[in-house]
Amino acid sequence: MPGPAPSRRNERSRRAILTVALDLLTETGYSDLTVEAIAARAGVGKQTIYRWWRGKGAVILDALVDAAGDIALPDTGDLGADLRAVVRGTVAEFADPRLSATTRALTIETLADDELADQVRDRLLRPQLDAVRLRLRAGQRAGQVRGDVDLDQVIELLFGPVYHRWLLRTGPLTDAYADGVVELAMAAIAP
Amino acid sequence: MPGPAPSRRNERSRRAILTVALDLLTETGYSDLTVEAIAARAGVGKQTIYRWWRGKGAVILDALVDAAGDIALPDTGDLGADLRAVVRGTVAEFADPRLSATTRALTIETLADDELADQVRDRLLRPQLDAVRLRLRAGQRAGQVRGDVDLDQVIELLFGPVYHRWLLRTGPLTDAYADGVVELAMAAIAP
Amino acid sequence: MPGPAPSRRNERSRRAILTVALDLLTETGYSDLTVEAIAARAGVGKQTIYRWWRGKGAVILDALVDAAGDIALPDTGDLGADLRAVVRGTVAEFADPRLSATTRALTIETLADDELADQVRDRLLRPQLDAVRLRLRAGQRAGQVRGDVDLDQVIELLFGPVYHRWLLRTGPLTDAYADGVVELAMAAIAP
Amino acid sequence: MPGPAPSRRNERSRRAILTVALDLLTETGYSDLTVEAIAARAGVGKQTIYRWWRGKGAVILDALVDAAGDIALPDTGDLGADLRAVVRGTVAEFADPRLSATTRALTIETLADDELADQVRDRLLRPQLDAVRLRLRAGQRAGQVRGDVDLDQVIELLFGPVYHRWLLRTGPLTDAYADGVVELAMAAIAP
DNA sequence: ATCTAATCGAGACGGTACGTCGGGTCTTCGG
DNA sequence: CCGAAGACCCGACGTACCGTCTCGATTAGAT
Repeated sequence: MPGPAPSRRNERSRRAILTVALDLLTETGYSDLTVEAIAARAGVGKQTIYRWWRGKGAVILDALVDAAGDIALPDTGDLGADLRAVVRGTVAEFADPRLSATTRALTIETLADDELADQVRDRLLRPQLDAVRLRLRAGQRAGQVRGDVDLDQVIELLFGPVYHRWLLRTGPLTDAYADGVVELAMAAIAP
Repeated sequence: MPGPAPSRRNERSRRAILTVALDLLTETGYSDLTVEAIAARAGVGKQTIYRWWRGKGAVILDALVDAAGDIALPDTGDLGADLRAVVRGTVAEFADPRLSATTRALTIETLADDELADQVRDRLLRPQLDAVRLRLRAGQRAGQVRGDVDLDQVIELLFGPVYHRWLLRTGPLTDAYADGVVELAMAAIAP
Repeated sequence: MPGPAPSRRNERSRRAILTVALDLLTETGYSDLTVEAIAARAGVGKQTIYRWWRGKGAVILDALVDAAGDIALPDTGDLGADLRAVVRGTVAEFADPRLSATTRALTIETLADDELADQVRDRLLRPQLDAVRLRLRAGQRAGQVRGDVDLDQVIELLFGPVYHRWLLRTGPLTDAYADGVVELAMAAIAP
Repeated sequence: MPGPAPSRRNERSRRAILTVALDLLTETGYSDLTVEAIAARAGVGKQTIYRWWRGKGAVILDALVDAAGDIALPDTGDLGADLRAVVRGTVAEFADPRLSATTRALTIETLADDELADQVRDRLLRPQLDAVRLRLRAGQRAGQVRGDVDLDQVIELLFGPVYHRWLLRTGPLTDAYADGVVELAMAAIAP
């Protein structure tokens, strides 16, 4: 039983490109992230990038998907505590200039490319959000969440404010802020 | 007591530039919005744009600030109804491809230019959010909102989910959705 | 008695490459004659071309050498008539857009590659010119050509003008023109 | 009475481009003559080249036209001597590797671009050939040239062999060779 | 009612990056 | 074990815009 079509793709080049893309982003920011710069630093021809990706946006996405480990939320039984942990994580990510640069770049690309936007949602974010929904469903079964609330809406209730604050720079992104968001959300979904 | 420095600025050109910027955005999208295109269509030299704006981002911002009328939330006494109205408005704006194109473009520019981001927040969004906060404060005084909640957080609770869904394309942007968001938020802040 | 080193070269591929090269030249001209195009159309890997030729110039040369039959000038006894025949032939070749395309391509390659230039001279042109020299020598023996003229110079006197006119596009390439050239040349070498 | 439309073209850039083009040709040869290299060395944007020229071929042509001084053949009364002088000049030009590199490059471009070919003929060569024709006509009037010969054909008789030998590398390009060519041609046109 | 200097439309300029093409080399895999 | 297939690195192509910089030609304020 043969595996998938044996691609002749050069794995060394693929890794180099993804690594360099993230390096450039954290080092010099989005404005210096050009396909030419990636190719040059990775010791790769531009065509090798265009052969496998639609543009730098797709490269960043792949880099992040590659980097993102499996994310499973803990279930300590204390729903509030578990949510605080995950929201704190997201807030920290947005607060870190290094990590934030990546998100910023990907968001820009996403806003200008619908197809990329769909892939970012499906391949990068869906797994993370699904993990949260799983934890929420457990909480719902445990009676800590009203039975009639739409869990997807709860997810947006938890992360929407964080995105809002990050995008609009309307306030600090701290643990305390994360806790406040969770507290309000918990109030909204408590039975 | 003299007024501000009497500018020799050509008002006709200024109007043309702002109008053309929005036209191009809704007609052909962000990728075709270049300073050269604006100048050409507006019958204006490029220098006239760079003389008065830092770049196309600043032009869009000015165009939107110009277009945005005074926004004062109604106070019907029914806080939920009033919030539904405003959130429905925002959702409708994001759902409309034409209007959304403008927001999309400005968001891209914002993500790549910190100074512009600050101006967008202060000149474009703050007034809108302030109007909401005003209405919330009235509700708080009327005992419809718990006294200990941070109103800025409530605002994020209302609009964050909308931004989240718009940015990540995780679901439809409809009136029903707006109502759902408000309902959850109201549950979170009810005394 | 064994023949030459038994090459493992694929004759079918060799023929296909040479044929395709000439086809492409007459169909789409020099600018579309790329090694990649030849390989693709011939159903051959690029390496197979580079393995056996230095580049597309060498391919064209081989194709022409392959195509060029043995050329022996007739000797009707009338030197003028015989020369008219051969010069008319050359002029016709240059006048034909199809055949001319090949010459044009080979000339370009020749001008940029000294080694190729030598091979073109020795393998493609020398035999043709030698045939003319042979005829001239016969004429010289018959007393139709002055004994002191350098026959190589006469050859240039016959074909130089044709090349000149072809290269510089300074006039039509017709039989009448060919005859005129021969007439002048005959006047130059008549005893 | 106004002059021609006042072009805003930058003369300094124009000169730099033409100079650099010839420099590169004589220094490193045709294969290193790229539009990018010219632009870089001339301290000029590529667009400035493409704005005013169709490609590097047109640049070389302009450079040569610029460099070519007015060429008027001397008329010493001795037609043979005068022709020897001019043919020797052409032969020397072809023999000089430096100057020949320029001709080689322009010829390549010419063979691949019909429009350029016409311009080379009209702007660069015609003046030179016309000068020769003028001298020939004077000789004709003086009875040194048969009245029935086509002077354009005589010109080809003089220069054709030189081009032939240069292009095909069939022999040395020396003064003696030039003299031989003229001698033969003189024999062909003598009354 | 001039003067005069900022502003205007226009667009050339030096640059950077784009996305594509082809060159010549190297690797994989099927016949 | 050759050859088709084609990925690879590289360099140049010609184009699109960037933001700056002249150019006259208005043009509006101060004189």
